[in-house]
Amino acid sequence: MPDSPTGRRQPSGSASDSLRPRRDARSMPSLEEVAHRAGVSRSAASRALNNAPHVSPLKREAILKAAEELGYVPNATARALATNKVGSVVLVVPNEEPGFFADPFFSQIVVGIATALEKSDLVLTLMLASSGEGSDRLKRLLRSRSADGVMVLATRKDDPLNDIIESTDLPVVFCGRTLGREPRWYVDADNRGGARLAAEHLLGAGRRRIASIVGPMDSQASVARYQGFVDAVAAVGLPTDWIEEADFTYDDGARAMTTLLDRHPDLDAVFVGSDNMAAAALRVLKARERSVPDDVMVVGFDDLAVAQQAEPSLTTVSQPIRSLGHEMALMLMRVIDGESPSPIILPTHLVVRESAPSAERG
Amino acid sequence: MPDSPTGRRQPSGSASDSLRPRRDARSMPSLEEVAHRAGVSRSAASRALNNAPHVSPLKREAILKAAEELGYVPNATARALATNKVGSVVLVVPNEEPGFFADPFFSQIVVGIATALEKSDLVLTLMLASSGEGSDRLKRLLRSRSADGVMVLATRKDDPLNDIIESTDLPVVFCGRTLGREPRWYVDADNRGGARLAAEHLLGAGRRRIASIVGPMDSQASVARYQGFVDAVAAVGLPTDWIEEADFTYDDGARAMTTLLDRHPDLDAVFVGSDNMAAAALRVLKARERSVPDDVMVVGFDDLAVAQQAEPSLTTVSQPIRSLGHEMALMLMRVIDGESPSPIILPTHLVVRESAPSAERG
DNA sequence: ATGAAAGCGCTAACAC
DNA sequence: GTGTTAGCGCTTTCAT
Repeated sequence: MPDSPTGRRQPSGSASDSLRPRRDARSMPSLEEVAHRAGVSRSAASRALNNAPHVSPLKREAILKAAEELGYVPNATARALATNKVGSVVLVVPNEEPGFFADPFFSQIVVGIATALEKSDLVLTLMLASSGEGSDRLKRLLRSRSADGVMVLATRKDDPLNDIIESTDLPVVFCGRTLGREPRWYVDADNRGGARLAAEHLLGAGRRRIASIVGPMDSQASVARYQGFVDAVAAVGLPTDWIEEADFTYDDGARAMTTLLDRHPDLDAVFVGSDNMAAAALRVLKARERSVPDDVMVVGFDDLAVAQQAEPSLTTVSQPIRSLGHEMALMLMRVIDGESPSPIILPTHLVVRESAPSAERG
Repeated sequence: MPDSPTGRRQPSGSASDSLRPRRDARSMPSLEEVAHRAGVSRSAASRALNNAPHVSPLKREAILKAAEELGYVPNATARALATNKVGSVVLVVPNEEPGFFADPFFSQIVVGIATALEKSDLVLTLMLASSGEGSDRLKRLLRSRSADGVMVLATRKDDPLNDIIESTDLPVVFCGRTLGREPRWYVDADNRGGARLAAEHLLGAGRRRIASIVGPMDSQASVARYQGFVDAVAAVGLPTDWIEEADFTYDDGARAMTTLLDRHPDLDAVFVGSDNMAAAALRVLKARERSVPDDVMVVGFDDLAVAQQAEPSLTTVSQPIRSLGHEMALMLMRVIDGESPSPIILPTHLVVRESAPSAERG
């Protein structure tokens, strides 16, 4: 057998080899080839291509030129092995979350992360951690050193993911928090403050019989939003127990609104823990022939597209989802670089629309 | 300096080293250690752990046990370098798409892919290919051999991405197609057939003045949907040019509906190229005091959550977004394995709801 | 400033 | 069936 170009022993070619779209080293120049073409050693080439010192300007020039001409791109795997840096970070998404981390949330976070990563040369790998089998994969992924760091979207209190994540020695940054845990690094939205603004807005509009549809109480964000609600409502001595829990989905939001209406027919405002559920609430209120905002004011949370498109449009607490992703990625990069950044709480603010205008109408 | 445990020359420790959360080989057992503990050679250990032949049951047992006890997980990077298989596939998402590949679409595709990948040990890496700088990254990513294959969400006709993708020698599978290109491997929904069903439904309900809001005509899916519309409408000799193009966003959908209404005040049905735009159309029709479905029937496309939640709920063409992702990933895995699967067109079907019921009312 | 050479942790060809 | 060994393509130390 003739020597292979790379000098490696070749497997005896099987019949099937020719069938495969073999994308071999053929067209992938190696450092060695660049060095050879530039007439220098591999180490020199390596140094030049990494902007390292100890290369004469002349050679550096030649090497860069050679690399350019050959279309050289370093083999990421080999580099990773040599440097013990993988060049990728993983985003862990607790799967099967009914609605909280549903569509718009997820995509926006990803976009935020991607824009942050764009400047680095880190690549984003995604891990949808469904329960059961999925967590085994995650465990292996983390132990197999195939990422330099981990980002995690907020988990529920008893998610088995929590322990898996906690047991890795990779840097981990959270988006949101988990009840009963205080991660070292996280970014979060000011859920409590935002919810307080919402409730104060309702109070400011003169409403005094305020109910709330809260998200699942094993979610830290839901609890924080409820606390914000309590902050405002308790401060003026009103009851804080006109509440109903729902699982962040549209359907369960509708159910909760119905329940509240049955229990407190005289309610004149409702603060809802997510826009999706708020949209459902609007629907129920309409069916029950309560006019919004005249009879009942509604404030949501998130400021998704649905808030603008709802009828009437939804007053809601806006949280900067993309920024959350962006900041999370930036923070992770800093941690990977050995820094120890402080947690970040991003501000939320009220967006006033038709479902709860600023001044009482009529 | 004392020998390092791994025998590698150590860099002289700098001051900053101690600051960093060094996650060193310390707790990461290597194959060598497993082999040693089991009292066999590295190759034996490797064979056993990969279920390869030529290992006596006894040793195999011992090796597996040792690995278990040490919590051994192979170093993915090293394995990748040795096998020339990376163990990951990349999903390329054309970024800045106004609405077509917006929120729900993107997440659902990803979920479909993730479930398909779960059984393999491939990992998903994400590449949001914004224009400009982003495409450079993509080029490098593809050339640096950091993935075993590529999945691409349908691009627009003149997207610079097209050329980049075409120039890679990695296996590529598309979701959807691109105008003027016929990829070797792709999955797609039966857009044309679904649109035809929609139009036929309208005709079957007795409507004869049918308009259509079509998506951007540089998107293959939009064109296919328009063709399906034409298939049905032209067959009965009705005009097929009551159409207005919109960019898949809610706002532009609203604008298009307004335009159509101005141009053809007597229209009695409209087929809309996406649910988002259809929701906007409903809104406009309501504002214009056209009753849906009595005055104007509306059929959408996609069957997103918004279709059920709209008021009236939206008759729409359902396309299996998750399956699209799932099949795309399965197909890619087959291509990576050297097979050459045929393209797949997944069926679409009509979901009849209030905005265009089956029988004329009244 | 430069190049030779020793690895990174794993797989696979080869000889026994 | 088993161990030895030569790489995968890159980085980095060390000697020059």
